[in-house]
Amino acid sequence: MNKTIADLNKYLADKGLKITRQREAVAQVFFDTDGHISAEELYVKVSRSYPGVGLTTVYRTLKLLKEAGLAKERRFAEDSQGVFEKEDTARHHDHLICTRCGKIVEFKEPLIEKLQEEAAHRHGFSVEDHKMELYGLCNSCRTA
Amino acid sequence: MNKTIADLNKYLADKGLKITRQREAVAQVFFDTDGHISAEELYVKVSRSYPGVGLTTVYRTLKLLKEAGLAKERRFAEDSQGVFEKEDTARHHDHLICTRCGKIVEFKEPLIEKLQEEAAHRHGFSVEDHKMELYGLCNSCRTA
DNA sequence: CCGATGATTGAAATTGATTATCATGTTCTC
DNA sequence: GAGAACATGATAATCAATTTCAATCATCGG
Ligand SMILES: [Mn+2]
Ligand SMILES: [Mn+2]
Ligand SMILES: [Zn+2]
Ligand SMILES: [Zn+2]
Repeated sequence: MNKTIADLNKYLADKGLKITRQREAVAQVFFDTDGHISAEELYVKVSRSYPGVGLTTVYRTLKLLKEAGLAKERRFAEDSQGVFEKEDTARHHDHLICTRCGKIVEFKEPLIEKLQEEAAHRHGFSVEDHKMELYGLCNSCRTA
Repeated sequence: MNKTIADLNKYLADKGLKITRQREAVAQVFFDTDGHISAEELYVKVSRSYPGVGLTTVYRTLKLLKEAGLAKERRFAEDSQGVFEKEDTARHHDHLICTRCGKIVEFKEPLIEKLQEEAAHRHGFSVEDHKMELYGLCNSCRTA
């Protein structure tokens, strides 16, 4: 079951926050987007269907989506702006990034995650979240 | 054998760049520092022993140290400024970060690194570098 | 439905880290 | 020691992201 505007609305209601036209517009476009998108890009995309929504509100709504556990912000090396993607704990993944062409591949490695947990425990830590990015050359860039 | 100013000087000579009082001052203080330090912090520290070195030059020298493979820049979540630490490929490590008190523990997990390589190859990537950070609660913060 | 209350909005200003400019000073080679 | 190239540092510029603030809106109780 994919997350939708309803989930954001529930979060807002629980927090005593308000459901607005703008928040619904941003959330709608966000949930309809796959992959990684920056606040600016989302702003442009939202503006097409719902003109008049400010960039500030896009930033603010993305922050709410993060707080609600519905979005995850990523900050890849050499990229100056952060990008967002739908959060779905069950579908957690990490990234392979080509340092030449920028191609990003998502992957999942349960064994690594398990070893991360173990390593953390060995140092007295409990893990809430983690970030793992592998930088290198993709197939096409390596043979080119 | 720890890296020193001599290594930076060699890099500079090879590149036809110049060895200056300021670069030596920044490098000296940098190599004398353990752990993670921001450009601002390094600037303050350098200023004590070698007044008159500008912040701009600290940034520029840190960039040279990175290019020379003598420093590594880290950018931990929620920290707006980057921090630098001595680079030593042989001593590569990753980080455990307490989200409550900010404590950082360095660790090394060769098995994970090996699995990272394998996962990357499975997707046609060759790995040049990677970033792995585990966020959670340290011992004291968890029991508090 | 109405009005009060507090939250939200968006334009504009601000922040904060980092980088670019540029006039002046320094290094290194011959 | 002269000269060409490079480096420095004060200042300005960038740029994503946040803050401000007056105007607008959503929600709740009556
Ligand atoms: Mn992703
Ligand atoms: Mn470290
Ligand atoms: Zn590539
Ligand atoms: Zn802690």
